[in-house]
Amino acid sequence: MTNASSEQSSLELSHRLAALRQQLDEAGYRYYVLDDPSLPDADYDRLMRELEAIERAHPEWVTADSPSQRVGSKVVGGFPEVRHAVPMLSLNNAFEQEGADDRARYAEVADFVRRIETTLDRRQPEFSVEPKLDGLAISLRYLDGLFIGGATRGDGETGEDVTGNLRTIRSIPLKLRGTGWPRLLEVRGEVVMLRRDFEQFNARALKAGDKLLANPRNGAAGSLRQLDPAVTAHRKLSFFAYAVGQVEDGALPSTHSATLQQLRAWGFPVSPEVATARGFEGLLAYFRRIGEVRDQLPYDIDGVVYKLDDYVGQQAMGFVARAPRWAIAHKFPAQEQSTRVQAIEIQIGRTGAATPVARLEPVSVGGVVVTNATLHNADQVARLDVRVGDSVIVRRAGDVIPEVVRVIPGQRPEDAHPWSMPSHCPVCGSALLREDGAAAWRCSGGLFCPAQRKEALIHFASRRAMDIEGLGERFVDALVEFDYVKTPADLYRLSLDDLLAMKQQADMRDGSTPETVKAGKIATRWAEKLLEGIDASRQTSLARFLFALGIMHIGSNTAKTLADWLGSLEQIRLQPDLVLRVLPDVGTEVAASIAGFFQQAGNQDVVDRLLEAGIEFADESTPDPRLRQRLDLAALLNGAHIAKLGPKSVELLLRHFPTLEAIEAGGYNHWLAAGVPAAAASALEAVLADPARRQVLSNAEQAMRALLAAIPAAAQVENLPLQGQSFVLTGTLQAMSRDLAKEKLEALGAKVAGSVSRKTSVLVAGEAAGSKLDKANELGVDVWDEAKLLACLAEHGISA
DNA sequence: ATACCTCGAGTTCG
DNA sequence: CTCGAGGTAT
Repeated sequence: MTNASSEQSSLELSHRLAALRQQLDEAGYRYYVLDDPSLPDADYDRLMRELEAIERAHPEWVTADSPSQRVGSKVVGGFPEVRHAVPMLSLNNAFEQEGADDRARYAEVADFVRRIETTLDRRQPEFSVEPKLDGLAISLRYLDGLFIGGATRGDGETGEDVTGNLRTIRSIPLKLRGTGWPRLLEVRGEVVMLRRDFEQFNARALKAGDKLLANPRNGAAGSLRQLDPAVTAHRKLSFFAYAVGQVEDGALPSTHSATLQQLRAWGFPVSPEVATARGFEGLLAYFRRIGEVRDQLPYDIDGVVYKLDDYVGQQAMGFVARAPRWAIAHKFPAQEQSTRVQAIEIQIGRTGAATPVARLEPVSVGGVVVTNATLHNADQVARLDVRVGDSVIVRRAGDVIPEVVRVIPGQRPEDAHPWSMPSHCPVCGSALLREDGAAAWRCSGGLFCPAQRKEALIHFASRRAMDIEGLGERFVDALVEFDYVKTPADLYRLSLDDLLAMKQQADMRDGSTPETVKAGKIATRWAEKLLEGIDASRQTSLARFLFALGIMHIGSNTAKTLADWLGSLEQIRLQPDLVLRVLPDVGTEVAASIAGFFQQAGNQDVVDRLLEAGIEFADESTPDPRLRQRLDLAALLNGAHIAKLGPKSVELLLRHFPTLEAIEAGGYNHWLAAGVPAAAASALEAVLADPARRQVLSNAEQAMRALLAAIPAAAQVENLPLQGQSFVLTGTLQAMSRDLAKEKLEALGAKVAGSVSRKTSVLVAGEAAGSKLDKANELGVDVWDEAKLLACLAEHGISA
């Protein structure tokens, strides 16, 4: 066998180099990609060492594609390989299963415990229990208390020597503390990137325009395999010890938990969550406890690990294949899963928004079976380039809502073609249109579109709107489909017979079953309940009613603003947009939307019919006196956005001409005399010359005067105790729902907002409060717990 | 004009 | 919960 000795000619060496590279490439490919090794490991190592020797002698020959230069998933290079003296085993996994009780759901854990109990003839054996950190397993070796090197787990038999990088991790002791360590000690544990460090890294990368890390785990793995330790040093990694490997000339305690204590004493970080537990019940309690605090831990974990605590017992249990019989990893349901896109369909929302939704092959993500995932809008589909037939990664974002994270490359069927938004609504066939610059495509069918009618009704009946009990999606579907209900007003004209007839039609279509025929009496019961629910909803509040109408841009908050300031439906439904503009939080768009809604004859008709049907508001009142300060001709003119006519000019103008009539009578020259700039005066002249625009202004003025006249003369303003305070609610409250707490706080004059900012006075944090609590702490906002909230309410005479 | 603050709208599954 | 966009303060 040749080697890179100096006597050899350059030419021979370069040929040898090429041959080595080819051989190693091929062998590496078969080994790592095909999983079908063609060359014994030892031979591979020998060839690689020869290649490296030649390259060291001739650095000018080193090319980026040389097998020696590989970094990453396919071929290990750059780092020497190390054989673990004691193999780093893998653990058997236990996952949650379908089942009626704990023993069935966690059968794998139950079996694990039972096997130990029978084999060792012990009851309620003691376990050392610990969180299973989601990072990179490594082994550290210490000789006479000094760190001499470390390696990744690799395949368990052989890992990569990443000593240089491990030295940069501050939590890995380079020298052991205390006394009594064995001459040779191998400590095993997990290298992780703490969430805090991960977020910091990504925040910085985002600013610098660098690539972001996908998750902390990738951050740890990628950083540890950097060839340049200086790079690793810049990524903050942490280490937590969880086991001992090789030991020579020394002794350890007789249990695993005591060993961990010993490791702590020697200077190793050990997760504070490690504990001991007895028997199946004990393990399960630990699993649940960790599951609850999982989000608050500084690192990502993907489960917990149970280890039989005493080493004698471990030895007696032995191994199956490559996993110990004395330990098991109890995994949380996976948060990310891969699945296939069966179809991409369009959903039409209440406002006509067309949302693409991926229909997925059912897959369990984070404990629930996911079959749908939103794709948000056409841009998002294009960005991800999701196609029907693709394999995709699905994740439950923010704990609840499934989303498609990315497409798995290389698994796309050949006939897959890019997805595009259809040109027409799949429900009613109207054109789908997109406004300039907007992200959403909308069905142009309006209430002609059954999908929009349906969604509008569901919204109308929803809890925060009219709160009609018994009217869920199912019934709305049928009511709309068989044309019993076209508008919300139709709901109040339904009779028992209508509902029963509808039910019959629905059954016929679905294929009537003997059961439904027999169940005639039960069918009557639900119909009666629904009618009761509809009847009860007749008593409501003005804000709820306005919200229920589903006017664009009018959510529950703006609805409340309208109700509070204008007092009655009659005042609201007649106001031109220029008057509405003066209300807080109402600008051009919102005002135009409200006025536009009530200008449509169809909508007016629906509202009239609802009132005729007996809708009553418990809380109608007179317009708010504060309107006096906000509502004057200046406000109207400013709101009209007449070019060049700014607030200054308006003020000058109105000083001399207090009414629209007076302004008109004055005329151009007198406006100039009042100090109004020529450009503004011409613009005003042009507006008044246009009959349509003149009409708008005069209507607004008239409406304004009528409104002012409706304000009671001597209104005493009572000062509420929490007036001017802004609250935010988060987490789960025990005594009442957040909605109810909001109502009670508002009754005391407080504002209840949805998110925390500097302006927030108090954050009320219930159980399991999340990001809002962090933000409040960051901004130094007062934080109350539920008890304090209840005390505050009680103090002002409101009970829970 | 810009930066911040809010609100509205859409979303899944049990 | 998150995103986008409307409203307001600077």
